[in-house]
Amino acid sequence: MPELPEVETIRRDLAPLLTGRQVVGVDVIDGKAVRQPEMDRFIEGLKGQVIEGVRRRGKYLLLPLSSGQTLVVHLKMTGALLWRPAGYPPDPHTRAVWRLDQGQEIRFADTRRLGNLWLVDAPALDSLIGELGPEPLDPSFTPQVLAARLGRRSAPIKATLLDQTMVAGLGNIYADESLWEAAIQPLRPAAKLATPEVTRLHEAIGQVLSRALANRGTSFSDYRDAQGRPGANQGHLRVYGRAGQACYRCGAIIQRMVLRGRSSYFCSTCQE
DNA sequence: CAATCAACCTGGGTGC
DNA sequence: TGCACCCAGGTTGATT
Repeated sequence: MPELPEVETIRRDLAPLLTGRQVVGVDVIDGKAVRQPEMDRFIEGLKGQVIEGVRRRGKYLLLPLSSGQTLVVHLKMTGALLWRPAGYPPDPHTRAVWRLDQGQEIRFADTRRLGNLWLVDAPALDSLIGELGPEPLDPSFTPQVLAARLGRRSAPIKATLLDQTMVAGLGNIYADESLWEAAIQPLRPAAKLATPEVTRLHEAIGQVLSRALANRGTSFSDYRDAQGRPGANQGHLRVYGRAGQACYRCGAIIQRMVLRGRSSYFCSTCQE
């Protein structure tokens, strides 16, 4: 489910709530969620730790701890991090719980069980997220940076945008939205985009992600924020999920095709 | 290296 | 009702 705007919404909600809180207990309900061999080290490494902040890199949430280790969370398709008072009614598909020192807890809920948790030291954190591409909302992400990265990729631009080592944080919804906004056809080879097209795409990515963030993310089905509430950006999508409906720009019928096993929505008339 | 595809999971929706 | 299929916001490991 969550792409950059959804993960960032959760981060912004959780940061003031979690910073300075101590973990007093850990319950792992589904051991498969924890991506490391020794469960004891995961649990014991968290107990007693103070959470020093909530950060994000691409679609990863990073919770640095007083020990110097970092709790890393990837929500994949259906994961959620829920901030709940102790005794709050159970959330379905809760896989792990961290109990905190002021009576609240964080619950990791994940219907499809694809999400992952790690407790890592600095070198392991680097190998986990070190290959990620630039943050698309960072000022250092310029059209020139994007152009250089697309440079010699012959794969379709849509597939290239989904590659997290190219740009970190775009997923299936916002890749389609960005390509529609820039009026670029998803199958175009990445390296063949002309400079003005790359400039348009860069602008579109920033616009699409910023708007989604302002709307607290897109809840097409599962996504929920840290309080369990849906986002509002689904009402602002321009192309994703609109197969058979009229293009907002030219009125032609929006098409759906399968590219790399993922649905892609586009206008075959005004995306060239 | 770059590109592709199956695999990892569960649940909701649809059509027979 | 039941059942078979298709679909879903993501990544990764094996294979060309």
